[in-house]
Amino acid sequence: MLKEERQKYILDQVHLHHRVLLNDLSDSLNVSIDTVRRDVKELDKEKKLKKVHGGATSFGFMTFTKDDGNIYLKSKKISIAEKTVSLLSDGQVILMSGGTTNMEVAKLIPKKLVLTVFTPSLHVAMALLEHENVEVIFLGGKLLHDAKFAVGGTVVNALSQLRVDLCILGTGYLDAEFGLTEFDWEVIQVKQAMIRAAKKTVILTVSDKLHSVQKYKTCDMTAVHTLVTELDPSDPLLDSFRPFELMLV
Amino acid sequence: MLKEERQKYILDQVHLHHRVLLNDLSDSLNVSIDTVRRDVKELDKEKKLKKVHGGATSFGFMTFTKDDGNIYLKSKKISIAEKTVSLLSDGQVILMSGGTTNMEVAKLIPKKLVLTVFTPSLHVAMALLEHENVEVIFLGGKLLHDAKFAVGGTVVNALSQLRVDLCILGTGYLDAEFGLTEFDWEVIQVKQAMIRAAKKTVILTVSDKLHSVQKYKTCDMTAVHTLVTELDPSDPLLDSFRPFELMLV
DNA sequence: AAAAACTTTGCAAGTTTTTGCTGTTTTCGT
DNA sequence: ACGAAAACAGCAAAAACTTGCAAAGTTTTT
Repeated sequence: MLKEERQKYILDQVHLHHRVLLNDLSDSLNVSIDTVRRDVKELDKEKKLKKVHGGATSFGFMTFTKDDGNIYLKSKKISIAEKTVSLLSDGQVILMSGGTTNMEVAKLIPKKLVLTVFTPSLHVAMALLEHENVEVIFLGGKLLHDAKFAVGGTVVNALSQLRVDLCILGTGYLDAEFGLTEFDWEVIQVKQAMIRAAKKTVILTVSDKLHSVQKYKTCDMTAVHTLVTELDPSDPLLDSFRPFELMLV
Repeated sequence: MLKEERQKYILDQVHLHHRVLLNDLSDSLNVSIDTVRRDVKELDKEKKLKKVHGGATSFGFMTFTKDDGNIYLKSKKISIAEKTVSLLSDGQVILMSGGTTNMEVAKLIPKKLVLTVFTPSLHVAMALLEHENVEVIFLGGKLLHDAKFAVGGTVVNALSQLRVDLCILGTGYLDAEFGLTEFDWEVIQVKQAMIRAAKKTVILTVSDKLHSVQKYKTCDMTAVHTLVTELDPSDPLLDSFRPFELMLV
């Protein structure tokens, strides 16, 4: 097993569970505890995670529901959210997934915009309820403890009975070749159902997550109609997505 | 368990309840009181909380009035919540409605109690997700803007497919003659479905709401199995409920 | 193609951190 | 002021960490 693979696995685990034990890692990776220790030390130095006694945690693990510690990331997300909101129009019925970027969208929706929004995300639902003119319908199901996101058959089932105008997908890793990927199996089931239930799909991604691939695949790039990033649509970083029939915003 | 996890839990508890007892922490975290003491001491040094004799409080505890503004009402509700939590046992499947009293229950559930909870309340769901051992299933539907509570056919329908051990109804006005009443038609539809879906029903009511009646009727007193108030079960204020076959707590 | 230089990995010895336990001292409510 | 509960200090075992080193594998140089 390559060092790269190991470190990627470690990062995945940290992102997924917000913490890992060195012992567990050394166990599941079949390498000595020292190797894992060195890997984690490196990742810590690169600020990809936080090393702690006995293991590692993701950044923002300790922050008490206070958005992000990362100012740059946050301003990128707001920029994306502003662009996204401009795509909405009165009377639309839309789907919104979870994630911090979608949270910003939910907050930025104009007070007078009349919408019907379906969502499986507790946080997004909460933010949307601040808007009087937005009818919020929660897609109920088993809630994930970390993501506060409903998953499972109930959600997928409810989605199969919908046909909405727009689906706005928040978090996710994007690559021209591999499409949209995630590191949680249950989440991609829901996202796939969301895409099926919508006439058009919008993906929100901060440029950091472009050209990166995770374990599970949600959909191909061909399923996406609009890609919103904080970059200028003419930015060369987006070149690899131009062959697809999609709108860059 | 990592030290960071413990400290996050402690901070969460402090932020949630504005005070914690070291004994409770050591109990629910399954570590010695000394370890908790050292953790709290550290967090105090980092100005993340304020250590006091026997426990810790969050900063700005005295100025905190989000809940009710009414400190007496709040302490009544906490007392009710404590009694209610003692009715729960490992492995139960329960239903919880919304309301501030039920919120206190959600917060006070011991960390090691294993439960499955169905709820149509955003706030309760959110609070329950703080507990690792509680599986939370949200009953999805149209959300009421003020109550952050799901109502409508979807919820009632989902409830009709359930048969759970216990239903805990929070807010509500109670009267021996008129039973349980509410002022929202859509809410009582859901509460009625909740009662039907449960083997036993527990009502939580602060004594202020005893012997008061609202516009719409949820159910008769005969449908109630347990009544939890902040009063002593022998209090004369409860006399009018004694003719019914119910447990006073 | 062999040698040299470098990287990666696992091991072992020694150090530090963490944690629970033991008394002892301090604090608090009555 | 008294007894109980809480805080503290010191100790010891266990777990985690550090460092140095050598074997195995890679890459670069000659």
